Amino acid sequence: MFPDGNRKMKNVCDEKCPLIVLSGPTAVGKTKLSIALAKALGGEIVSADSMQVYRGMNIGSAKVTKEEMQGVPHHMIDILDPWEEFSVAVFKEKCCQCLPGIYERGHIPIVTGGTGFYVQALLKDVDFAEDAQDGEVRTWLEAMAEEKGAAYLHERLNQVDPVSAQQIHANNIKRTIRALEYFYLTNEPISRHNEREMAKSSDYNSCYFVLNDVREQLYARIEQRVDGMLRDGLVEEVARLRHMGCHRGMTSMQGLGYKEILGYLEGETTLEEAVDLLKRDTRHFAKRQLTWFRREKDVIWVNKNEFDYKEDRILQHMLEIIEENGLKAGGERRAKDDGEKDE
RNA sequence: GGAUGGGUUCCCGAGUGGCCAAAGGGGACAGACUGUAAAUCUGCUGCAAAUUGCUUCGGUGGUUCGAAUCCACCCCCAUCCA
Repeated sequence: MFPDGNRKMKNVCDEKCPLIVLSGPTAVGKTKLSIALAKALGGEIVSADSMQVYRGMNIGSAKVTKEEMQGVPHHMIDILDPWEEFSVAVFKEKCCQCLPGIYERGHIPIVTGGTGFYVQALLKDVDFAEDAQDGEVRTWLEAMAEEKGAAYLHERLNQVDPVSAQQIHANNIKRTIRALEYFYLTNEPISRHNEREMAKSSDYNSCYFVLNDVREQLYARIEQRVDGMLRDGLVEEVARLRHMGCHRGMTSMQGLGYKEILGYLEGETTLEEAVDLLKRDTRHFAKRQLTWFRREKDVIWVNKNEFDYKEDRILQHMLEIIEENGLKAGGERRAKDDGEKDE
């Protein structure tokens, strides 16, 4: 059940900050569990979700509602407008800003969300150098890709950073561009940077839970969730965003539910087609998430079906593991509810 | 009852005598991933341990060295005529 117990126990007494991660594929039920966990532990939720950061994107991102929060403080939600850029780097930065406060309040952060990439950046404290991104260079590279094609770009990468060129498939233009961008800006192959960052060990004493369910169930839940979103007014939400000037080019509008419904509103598909696409894309996404978590080391899988879908049993199980690993909130229970999401 | 068009691998769909286990797409499954990650990209998909073998293209029976492809009959579907 918990093979890594001994290794994790090792960290109990050192200086590392306690942290709990609750992740898993979309629509498994992370949100609900996270609140229960937070209430049981005296925790604050830190969202690791690339879409819930955006204001006004509530239905499609399945954002926690005020009622669901039950007074548990939430961070990293509603911190940006949909036309603002967001990325791992920004996530990590903002995240690191809100963590100290949580510890000061004597609480334990519960990082909840399905964006595994973000969780990794936080746990491994990946360094995102200030000067390693530049709009102009990227635009230039994007134009080059458009003009000369993926193969040309990839060959170019091969000249300066053969290691990355070997790792990145030539068709993967985005990643090829990023690797080139990094090289031109820092004069160092990104492969070297990656190697360095990969060697780091976590700054946190953490339990990394991945909530999961049998595939069939998960897909059924996705189906239901999408239908529910439609009933709750997803189309209206996207239409509103669209009137505010949101378009496909924005990071926020690449979110599931937004891009598909935008396609419908733009007359490219029927509503029915858009909904089918959304369901399919969401399934694909869930699958990709699972692939990610499988690769992550030290992940503690929590399969709902093994607990007969009993929430209290799942919670109990997680609390035991947390206990075993000596993760405790610094102080006593949260005294009074500040109740609001901050920022 | 008659006419015509169809029945192809999980689905859609190409294939009209050998190069076909069968194009292509979808789905499913698997994987990559370090500043767009709800993004981007890759692999795989009849069965069997096989470069070999076995079973498949509505059914049965034929023609042929050889059939998903030709012939006969039958079954089913769609449209039209009665």
